[in-house]
Amino acid sequence: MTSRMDHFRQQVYYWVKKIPKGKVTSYGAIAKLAGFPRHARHVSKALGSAPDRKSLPWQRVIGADGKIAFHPDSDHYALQQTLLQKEGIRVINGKVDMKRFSWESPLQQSEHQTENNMRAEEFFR
DNA sequence: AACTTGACTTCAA
DNA sequence: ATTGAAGCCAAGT
Repeated sequence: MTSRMDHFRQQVYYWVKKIPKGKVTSYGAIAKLAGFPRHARHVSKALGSAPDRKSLPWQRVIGADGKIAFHPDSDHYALQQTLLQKEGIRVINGKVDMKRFSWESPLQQSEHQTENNMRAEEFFR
């Protein structure tokens, strides 16, 4: 009876695969896209237990603050950093400049859209 | 059933 | 810019 979380995991994999090479996003953003807004912590679990790590760009998911979430002295940390750098993402002290490398997900785009609509409405008032 | 554990996030010092 | 506390929630003990 874990079909709920199974679905969650499918959604996570689906969206993580949509992150373009050279861009990153956060655990929280993926959780939201997956339809489970408060499950940021579970995104990491899903990635860690993914059946096909090969086809999953897990390295493009980092903390909302732009930092690699693994412990800095771990092998995972080192691997993620090199994988990111290998696709052109600059990592300074374990941190990525989100201003520059964060993926504009469809969700955020639509948020901008409504924001613009608000502006237009105000303009024509 | 109670308590702990994270590849998290947000907010307030 | 850092740090820490509080909130989060399924899984594992």
